[in-house]
Amino acid sequence: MSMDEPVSARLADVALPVPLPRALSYLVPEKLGESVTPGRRVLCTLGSRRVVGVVVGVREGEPPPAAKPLLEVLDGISLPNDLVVFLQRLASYYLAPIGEVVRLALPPADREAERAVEELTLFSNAKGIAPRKVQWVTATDAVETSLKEKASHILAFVRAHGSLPVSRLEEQFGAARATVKKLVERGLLTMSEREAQRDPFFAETIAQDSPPEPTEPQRAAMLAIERALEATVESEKESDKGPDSKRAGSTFLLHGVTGSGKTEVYLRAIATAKKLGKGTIMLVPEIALTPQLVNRFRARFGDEVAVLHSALTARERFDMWKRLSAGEVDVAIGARSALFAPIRNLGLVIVDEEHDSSFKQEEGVRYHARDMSILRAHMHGGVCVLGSATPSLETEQLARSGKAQKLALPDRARAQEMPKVSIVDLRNIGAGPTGDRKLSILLHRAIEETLAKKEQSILFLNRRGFAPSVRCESCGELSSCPQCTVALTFHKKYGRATEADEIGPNGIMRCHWCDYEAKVPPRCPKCSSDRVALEGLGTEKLEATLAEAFPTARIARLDRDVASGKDVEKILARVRSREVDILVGTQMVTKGHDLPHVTLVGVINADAALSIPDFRASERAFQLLVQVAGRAGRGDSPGRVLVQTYNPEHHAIQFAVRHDVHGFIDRELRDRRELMYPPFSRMALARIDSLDEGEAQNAAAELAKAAREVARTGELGSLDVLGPAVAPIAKVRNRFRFRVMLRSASRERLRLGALAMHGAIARLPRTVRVAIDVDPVGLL
DNA sequence: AGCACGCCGACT
DNA sequence: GTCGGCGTGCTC
Repeated sequence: MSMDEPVSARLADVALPVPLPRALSYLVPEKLGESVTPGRRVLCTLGSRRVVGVVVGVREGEPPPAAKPLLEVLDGISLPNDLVVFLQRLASYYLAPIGEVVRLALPPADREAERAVEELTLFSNAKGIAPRKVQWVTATDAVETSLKEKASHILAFVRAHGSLPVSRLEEQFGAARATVKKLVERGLLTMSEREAQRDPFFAETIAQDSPPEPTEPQRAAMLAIERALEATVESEKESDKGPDSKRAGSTFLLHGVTGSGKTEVYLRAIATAKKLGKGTIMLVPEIALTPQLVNRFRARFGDEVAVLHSALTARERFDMWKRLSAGEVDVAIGARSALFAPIRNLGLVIVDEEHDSSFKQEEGVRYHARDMSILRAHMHGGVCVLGSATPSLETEQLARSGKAQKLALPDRARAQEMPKVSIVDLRNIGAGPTGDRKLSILLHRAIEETLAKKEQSILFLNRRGFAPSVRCESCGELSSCPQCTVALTFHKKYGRATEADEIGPNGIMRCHWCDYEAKVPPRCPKCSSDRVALEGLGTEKLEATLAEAFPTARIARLDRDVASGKDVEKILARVRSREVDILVGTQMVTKGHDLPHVTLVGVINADAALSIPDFRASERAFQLLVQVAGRAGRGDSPGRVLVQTYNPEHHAIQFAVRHDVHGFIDRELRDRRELMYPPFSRMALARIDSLDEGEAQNAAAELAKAAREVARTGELGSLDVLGPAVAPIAKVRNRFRFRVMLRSASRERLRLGALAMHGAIARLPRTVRVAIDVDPVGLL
């Protein structure tokens, strides 16, 4: 040791709730000593303020000149070590401020609220808010004799559910109290009082179920995952170097069509993980987090499942967090943010419907929960299972490059045939008797036939009336931006377009990205027809048209306007109990669970999804079409799907139609990518052009150059935008600030990205934050 | 994100 | 003369 060696001190690196690129180092006072560990919450001085931060590291070293001592270590929650490491990796991957990333993982309660919560937990046993009591009914073993129709329906319903709250019966049957009372008197039901559960997912008691016999492909998939899980435990034993040692995990793409039994594979994988003493995180798309799905898990695993959903109060969330980190519960199910669940001994991360866009956080810290799931699982040497019927290009690419193993469930589990998909070319097929072009003669007839067979139809339509596009109804030509290859949207010169809007003399078309403007041409530039019309309007009208055309049919509508939250389930329940003949709806009809009597699916306008101004539009359109199609024919009939379109030859539609029994796209990814995405540099230009002319020119040049560089490296899985590409980060004195973040397959950060990494970003006159995520796990 | 510091306009 | 505008930069 030399004499001039600087003084060494005990330092804690603290992530603070401010957008600083890195953690700040504080001196650890002697008296706090051992209690300062990674994950702990600490109180510290920041400028003239006092803030609560999270320790991400403790070390001996030379203190920075300005180092201040930590003030206090806070009791209560502490992030598990592995989670802290994960958060640091995430922050570095997305170039996001560590403090904001750490905040994602903390239970949502500020310090005061948290104190209050803890006090409540401590003192509420004796006195607190008494839980509300509700009446429950349970069926007895008694055998009924001659019951009225309603009574026997109610009794059957109760028997089917085991026991349930009376309010549930009222929901189902209307005024049910009197009938219930009679049934109780006759000894067929018993009544009991239970504490009200605020949590909608725990409203019913669930009978335990046992796993059904798997199909052959299911068995193979289960076995592969099981082996991988066992391997993680093996390697753990061997290396035994603690959580920091780099153990490779495995990633699976579970590619299964709708109804092929992916959930059963998940259930089995979770059971295996449990058996091996490993915990599981399962991510599902926001809308898929329904009581039905959750009940299926609870039926298998009982209450040892933490459901992290948006309806939880801060208190409930906090309790759940505690139970998870204490290891009392080893399975967490939730939307995107469940990625940060403090599961002990994590061994398995499942992402259901992995292609779903809700896994990508678009605000604040922009992260992709699917990509980070792989990272999180791998950091534990664990297993990540990505399930989808229509995998994202990113995931396909992982499978093709051998970074993920593909497990295929090619058939529907219950020996049902795949539906027959056919295209209705709207350029040639005219309107049906209603005269409405949205209801072609072929679709009209198909609905008639389905009604005659007393089966159900779903009519799917994309609702995007707020920004309609302009299409020629004769040749199908869509007006799109000459530079950006995205659909132009129609605007009335003043105000927005509405249902009643006609194109009129004031109609203009505008590009969402570059603000290119043009007047709506009176005649189609391609075929000179005068049938130029607005697309994406008239959705409400469709319901009315249908009601007129099929006066005896019972029609229901399902979209965000009509149904919010619980109503969705109600409407679907009505469909399930065959109270509805025709269901008209948006995306929402795609999700949720079985509708067994639907044999016809009509896609009113497949092109609406294609004309969304987003470079991913055609990939989404494809996924959407496959998903809607999956709703058809789950009974004894295979079902049929009619896809109305002006673009029958469009690759997204072709792919969807040919998405046959095996559900595979028999094309090289390269072809698919080239077909589905606009060329790279054009994309980059289009996005940046919308910022500001001069600035954008320079930035566009930079990004285009970088994009070409990425393209040159090959291995092009995807291109993603993880930052405010359209909206700049800040506008300072009329100058836009944006930030570029680029990644290539070879893990190198490209020029601007590197600058951002080294903190030079502040000095760049412009920074576009665009992530080109060629390989989502390139960092592994 | 806050917060202080700093250098230019209308006010008790 | 100074109160205050927010633009700029720093926070261990």
